Amino acid sequence: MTKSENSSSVAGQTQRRRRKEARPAEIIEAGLVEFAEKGYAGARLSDVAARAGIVKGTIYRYFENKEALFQAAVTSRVISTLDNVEELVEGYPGPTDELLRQVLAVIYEKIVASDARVLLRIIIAEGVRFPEIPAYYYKESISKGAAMIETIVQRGIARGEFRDGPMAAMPTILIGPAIFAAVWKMTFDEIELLDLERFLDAHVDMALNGLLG
Amino acid sequence: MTKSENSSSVAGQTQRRRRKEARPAEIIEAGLVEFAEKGYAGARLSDVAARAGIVKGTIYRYFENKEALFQAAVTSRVISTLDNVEELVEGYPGPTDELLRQVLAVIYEKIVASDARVLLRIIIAEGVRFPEIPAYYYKESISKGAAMIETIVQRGIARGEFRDGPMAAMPTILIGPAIFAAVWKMTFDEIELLDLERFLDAHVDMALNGLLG
DNA sequence: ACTATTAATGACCAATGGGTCATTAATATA
DNA sequence: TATATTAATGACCCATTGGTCATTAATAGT
Repeated sequence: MTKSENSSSVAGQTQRRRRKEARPAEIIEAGLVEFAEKGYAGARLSDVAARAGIVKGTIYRYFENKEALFQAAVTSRVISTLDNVEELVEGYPGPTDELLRQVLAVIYEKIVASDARVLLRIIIAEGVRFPEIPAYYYKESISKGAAMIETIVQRGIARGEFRDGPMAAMPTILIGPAIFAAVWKMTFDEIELLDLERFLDAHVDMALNGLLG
Repeated sequence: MTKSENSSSVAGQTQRRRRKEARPAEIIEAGLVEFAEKGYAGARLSDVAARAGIVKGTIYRYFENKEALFQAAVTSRVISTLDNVEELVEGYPGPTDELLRQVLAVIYEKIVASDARVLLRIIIAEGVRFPEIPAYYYKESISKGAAMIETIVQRGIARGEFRDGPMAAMPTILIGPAIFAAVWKMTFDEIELLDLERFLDAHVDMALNGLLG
């Protein structure tokens, strides 16, 4: 996020600092932004360096090469929020529709509305070239998220709150609109802003009631 | 799609052919594949040429430069299917839930399951660098699609079939799962195949009934 | 304060790939 | 069949950028 607040010395010159511990994280953060915006091939290491407030050569002190930095950046953000949500699901006392609403709300707040979106762009854009990326995220996030959603649906059915049917047989359908919202935010939001609050309301409404209600 | 079936002459040599009319479309098609797979920056014009069965220099006979080809490729596939769907909606006699199912089925068949998906990847991947692309697709496709969905929902409400509520106020929610399906196909399908038939069933089920049913 | 260590620099190299153009040869026309 | 036209070629140019490394200087240890 920060660019380069190294100031002092004469004539706007930048004084160099030795910050062995802080560099890798800063370079990764800068890389993530550049990769998300320009894509792997389009991102220039000199730009990454500039964004991290260093010089290109310094990157190679911490990362083997461009691809190593890319891999590090992409795997630096395991969606840790899911753990909290899993606990929530585990010990939830109330009705399942309420639980579902809360879980969806967290997903919108922590994933759709957050900068974790940049990862979605990278997965989509570079997934063909780097199959390890989808594989990693499937293993680390998607599969767990899918299992959690499944758990919620089954809980609802077991308690006689939810109906069994095509939806229950394909529980991932429940997060579809959230991905749509994330994609919209990444692409068309400048043209027509998507109101996430209202969208979430509509999402919950559809998930629970549908149009026939 | 075709690579280069120019054969004849001696020793596997390729004989050259003058095909002024066919070239642009072939180059665009080749470019679309390469751009979708490698991204704008990552796509090499020599690879595009090879895929089109020609040589790099020939591209410049038909396109100003790389970006011009990119723009041409990206705008070459206006989702023409929407017109058919609009007619369908216009003169549909039956109940609205049936109409919605049919429209969704067309969307899955013509967009989610087709190679029009490559365009979605390009929009997401290159939209930041080339804002004209989202703008173009919003104008040409998205806005019309949204209007159509809205029409369907309003029709349902007017006929007393659909309930008014948060969903009706945000009708785009209805195509959310389709986008999710397209994204999944592009990213995780190798890891876990998404059964589009069943997914569509679940989609319709959710749109109409929801979990509370 | 002095010195050793090493983080950081920036000049440099080499490969890549977009773009050019003189040459070649396929085809239309006479 | 001879000739003109121009589609297609491929050798070439050069700007960009990933990657290297000798030099510089910030800092820790004495």
